[in-house]
Amino acid sequence: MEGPVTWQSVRAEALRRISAREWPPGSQIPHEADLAAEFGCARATVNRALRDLAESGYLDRRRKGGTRVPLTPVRKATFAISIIRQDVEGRGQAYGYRLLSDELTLSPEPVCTALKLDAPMPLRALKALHLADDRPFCLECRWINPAFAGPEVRFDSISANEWLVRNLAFSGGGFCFYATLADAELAGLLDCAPGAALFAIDRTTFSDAQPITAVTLTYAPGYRMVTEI
Amino acid sequence: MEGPVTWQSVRAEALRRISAREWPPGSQIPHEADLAAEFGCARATVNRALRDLAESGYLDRRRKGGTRVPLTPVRKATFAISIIRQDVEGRGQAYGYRLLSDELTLSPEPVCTALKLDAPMPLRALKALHLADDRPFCLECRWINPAFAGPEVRFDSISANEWLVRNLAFSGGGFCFYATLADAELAGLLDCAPGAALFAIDRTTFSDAQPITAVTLTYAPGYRMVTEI
DNA sequence: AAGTGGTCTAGACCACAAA
DNA sequence: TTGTGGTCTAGACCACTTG
Repeated sequence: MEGPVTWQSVRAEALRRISAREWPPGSQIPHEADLAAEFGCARATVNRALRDLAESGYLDRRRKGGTRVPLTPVRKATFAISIIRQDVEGRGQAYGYRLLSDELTLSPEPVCTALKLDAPMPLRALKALHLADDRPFCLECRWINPAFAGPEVRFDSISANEWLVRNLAFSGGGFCFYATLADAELAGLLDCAPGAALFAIDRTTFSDAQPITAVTLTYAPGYRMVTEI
Repeated sequence: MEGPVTWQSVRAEALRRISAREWPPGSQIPHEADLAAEFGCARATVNRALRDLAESGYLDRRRKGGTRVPLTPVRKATFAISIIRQDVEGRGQAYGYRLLSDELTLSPEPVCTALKLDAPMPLRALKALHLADDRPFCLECRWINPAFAGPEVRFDSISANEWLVRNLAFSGGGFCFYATLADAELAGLLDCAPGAALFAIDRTTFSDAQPITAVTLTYAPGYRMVTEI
């Protein structure tokens, strides 16, 4: 530890002590004030460093309880969820889009559950295909609360995926990643063999407590979702 | 905006202006100093709020360039990657573990690539099964750099997954999520039908530039990975 | 060269939770 | 009740990057 004391350097030193077991799992580490004195910096600097480590899962912090090294650290991986068009273009492929259907339908039971609806309500049901180099890339099956995108909003040339990201600020929601089998319909739409293993994402979006949309994205075979930490 | 000005309240107001298009996509927002004056708080408070929004993808910040609202915000979803045992126990199921094999093997080509090895080297190859309520839950196929877990470390009763998380501090790595088909071997091990769609994760872990481990986790049918934002 | 965000400081008060 | 982290302030200097 030489030169100016930055919060990054405090973070690095704290991380070293954690992995070197100088601060063993389960133990309480010194208070912010003590560390600030030891490092010769302001408490705010130590605070920033330890807060950052806590966000990454390396430390547990509690008022009055102090700061502890977790027995079993919980790693965190962050995914950047971009617009599908950008995903395709980022792979160097030409993006294409085709709207398959767009109807107002009473929400079926699973959608009610996903969007926390007490009772079925009319939702806009969309199906659209995203293409990469003219080959099917991803099937988008979406339910939209018409209060957020009435019939004047057309999804012929812009996908609901893109329109929603551009036009609404979400406040919350959930993601669910899973594998599913291609049935006859999926195989036909995604131009793959029936029985192929497909990667899929279920996603719900809310604005405050208002349900905005629920969507299932089913990707063509071979899709891999990648992230770094 | 009443009461004390906290960084959370500044964040909320900024988010409101973004979603209300008072700060339209692509536009530059006022400087920190101006906002601090407007909200009647210190610049550090504004900084904390805007930095947080930038981390969430709602703003783009650059020195000298100022702060802008992105044209296409990139959502970020964070997954808590816990030990498989905790994952199972968190579902209220009884956890079980069975080591299937553990041999020193020269790393095959795909593993060399994943771990950025210039040439094949001897790695510890492990196969183990994680059980939930005595049913197969997840197959762990792992390659470990013996420098980090020599033969004295036994994985009979503790999984490599858990041992590594408890004993090493990672500095980086990658994740890859995909869907795969159950072949005869997978079907046998996971006690499912051949041809089932399985959710899988490829993961690599490094300490600085040192490769630690590469692993493929293949989950039994029906597994869903869930997160909230 | 100059403007903007990034960060540090020293001090203060507060909120929460453990004792 | 009390100790700990959470946060705010006012001021300062610095680093990056754009014009």
